[in-house]
Amino acid sequence: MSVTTDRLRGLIETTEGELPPLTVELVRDLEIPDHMTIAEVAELTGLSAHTLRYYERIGLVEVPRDAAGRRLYDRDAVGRVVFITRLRDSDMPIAAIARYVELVKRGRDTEPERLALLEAHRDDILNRLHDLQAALAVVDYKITTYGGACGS
Amino acid sequence: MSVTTDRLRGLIETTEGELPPLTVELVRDLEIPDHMTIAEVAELTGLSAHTLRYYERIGLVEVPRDAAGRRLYDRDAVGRVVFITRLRDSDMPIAAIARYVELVKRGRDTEPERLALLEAHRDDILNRLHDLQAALAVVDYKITTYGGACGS
DNA sequence: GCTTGCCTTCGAGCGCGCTCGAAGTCCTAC
DNA sequence: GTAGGACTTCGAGCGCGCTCGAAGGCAAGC
Repeated sequence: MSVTTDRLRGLIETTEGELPPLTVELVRDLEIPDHMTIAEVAELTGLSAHTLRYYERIGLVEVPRDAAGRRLYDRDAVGRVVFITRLRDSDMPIAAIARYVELVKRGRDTEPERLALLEAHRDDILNRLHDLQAALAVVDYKITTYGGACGS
Repeated sequence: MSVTTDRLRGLIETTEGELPPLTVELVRDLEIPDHMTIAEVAELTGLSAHTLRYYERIGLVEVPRDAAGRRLYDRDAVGRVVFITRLRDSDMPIAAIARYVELVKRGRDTEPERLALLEAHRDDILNRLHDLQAALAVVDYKITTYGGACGS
């Protein structure tokens, strides 16, 4: 469970049981103020303020400003950041996320391509899960048979 | 399944069913010549010759040479490389692998620390699996409910 | 009015894990 | 004997994803 989820879990009234998939829809229902400063979003997501500015700089998210020019994340922006964090948690490259965001900007007729992007990423995650399980088996084997200095 | 496993699977006589944990012990039983050139090890593992030299350079593996100074990987060295590849497949940092290798070099009384290292890494893998499953749920949700441009 | 402190922009730097290129050596085939 | 190709060492460079520092702005509290 990622830092993001841990922090968000704390915001949910009922903490028992399994978390539903953490989606932007869910974020909207949380006890999140209408507007958050960059420090608050950093605290919420576990990202640094530096990273949040970086994400904006490279075009992953647009953030409204107050009169003084300071970032004031609305719910929409927070939702985007959380979603991006989720994709990053699963090692989706920033370039792919940027592409996805670009498609969203372009409008509804890019939905098939967005879907394809997500499906390709899902396949990546499944492969990664498979690899990790294989690696886990090796490490577990190594642990349980410890004493053999075999090949290491 | 990693490239390494795919290639090694090809070396195993019976390919049906699940692979046992890919260990150095298993490698020893494969149809692997006594000595392999760097090109052959690269082919076997899917690593580049550059990467194999790099691994040696940073001390992850020691490789015997022939009379002309060329690397001739014996089974032991191949086993080490495969094991390292496994750990890398699970995102174990090179620094941690180097530490492990260092402990092995120091002798048997470092076994408790080695074990601790492996167990810490196993925990990392489990956390990673958990995160990936959470991310997968989000992406799946996004895919199945596609149409909502929600927060992205 | 002045300090404190968080905010801003901008550009540079860093850590990781390779990846590559240059320049030279050695074996094989012709 | 010479051409080709795979090998050697060494050091530099790269792509990614941040991470940091400098220099300055603005608001609140004393």
